[in-house]
Amino acid sequence: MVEQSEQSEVSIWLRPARSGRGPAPAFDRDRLAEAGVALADAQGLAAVTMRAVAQSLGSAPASLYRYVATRDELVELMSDRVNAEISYAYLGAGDWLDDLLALAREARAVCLRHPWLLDVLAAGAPVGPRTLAYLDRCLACLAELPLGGKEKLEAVAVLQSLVASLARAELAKELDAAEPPPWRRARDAYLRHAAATGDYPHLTAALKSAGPPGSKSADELFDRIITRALRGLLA
Amino acid sequence: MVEQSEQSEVSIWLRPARSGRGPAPAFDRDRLAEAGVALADAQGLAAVTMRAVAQSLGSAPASLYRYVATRDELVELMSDRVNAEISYAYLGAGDWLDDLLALAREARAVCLRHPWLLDVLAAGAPVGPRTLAYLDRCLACLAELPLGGKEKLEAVAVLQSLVASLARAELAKELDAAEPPPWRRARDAYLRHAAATGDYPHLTAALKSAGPPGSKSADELFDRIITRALRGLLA
DNA sequence: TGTTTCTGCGATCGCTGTTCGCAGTATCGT
DNA sequence: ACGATACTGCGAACAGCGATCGCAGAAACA
Repeated sequence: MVEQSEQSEVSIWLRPARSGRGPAPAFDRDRLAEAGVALADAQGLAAVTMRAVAQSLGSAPASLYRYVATRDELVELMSDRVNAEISYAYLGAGDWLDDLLALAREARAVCLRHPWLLDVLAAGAPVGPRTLAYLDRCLACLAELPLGGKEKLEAVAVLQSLVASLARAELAKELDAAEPPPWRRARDAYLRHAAATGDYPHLTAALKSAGPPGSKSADELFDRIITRALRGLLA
Repeated sequence: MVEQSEQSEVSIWLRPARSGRGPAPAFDRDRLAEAGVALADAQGLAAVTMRAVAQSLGSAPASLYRYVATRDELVELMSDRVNAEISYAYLGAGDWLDDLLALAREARAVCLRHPWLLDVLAAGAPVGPRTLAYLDRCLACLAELPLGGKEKLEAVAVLQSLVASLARAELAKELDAAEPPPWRRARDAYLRHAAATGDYPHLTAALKSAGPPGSKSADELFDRIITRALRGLLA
């Protein structure tokens, strides 16, 4: 028996799921990811506990470590899995900028459907096969531009950041309209107090004026900002 | 003795630091924030443990709870404290867009100096007096624009998101150039493998081509993207 | 059939945020 | 001046987390 090569420090995407011997595993990796996504969608990323996911699968508290080396790997599986929701149907209708915008829209939709994904992407974007497929499509849009490879990669990275940040802003606005989370009441109370002190005149004014109803839809705003930022980035 | 009103659920900024009786506290809140910032700058936000901060202050493991109700409040103090680094010296030289850009540059600098701040802002922006001062300055730039109060607030929120995302992209690029973190080696190994399979042709091409050295500086790129996005957002 | 190698399981470790009771001390009311 | 009050810092403790390890059993190979 040769010493087993340290299978740590190697990405989960390069590690085979099983090695043929022994009893068949009860689940596969995608089943783990599915359970994790369900939990995260319902109760946030913090609820995705090794114990909780294992329980939702009807398994022992620490059983997930047979499939995954660490919790971060589980999150990586989840993060890659949601990329399967991306549709590439609307591509090729217009020029490269239209295609890129369509891809950005798809990514935005995924982020809005799975808010926890923003937290994941914020902590260093993990990379899986479906994520790479999306990345490749983005790069394809940039193929004919007179840019170096590194510049294209960088541009796509910035685009991803922009999409994430806009999606985050939308979600924050959405949450503001919804039921007050526990700590948001405290925040708003302080905000009202601060506005009443007069130390922040413009803030006070902005909070008072109701203003006309938001004229532009979120979709329209998203398109416009992304388009202009891309032009500034690439031209 | 009347029942003490539940001082929970009220923002730390509205809660008085001490109530006059008893011995004087060993520190004040800003001292906590200072220690926390030092720790986060050196070893990341995860290193900001109640125990670690207490130890760096030479105090007992759980002593911080005399000053702060929860760890999140400590982080809130830290988040507000770094806003003191923002300089408002370059304001008023040009039109409102120049001022807004100058403010965005300052915020970007703070984010680059304290990378952990991005993690904090990502999880629902906390609000303190110095943060509100910055926010008020931003709103002042928009004062003469024909926009409703809510729209102005929203615009500033989006601007903040954009600044954060661009700073994040810059930091990521910076980290790529630096020493390989433990898990980044694994990620890059998978990326090379994926590029070698031929499933992602454009990715493969982009990784191969060295390309010309990045022509534009990060500062220039930041200004350009922010300016264009702002025009798309406000006009 | 016997060996090998995997499986799921339970106990356990160290670390985290947080709570609680204790003894001491500075301020207030009289 | 002096007790009552209300705070202080301190240390022990609890529940929950990610992660490790050794165990008994089962499937695949020789």
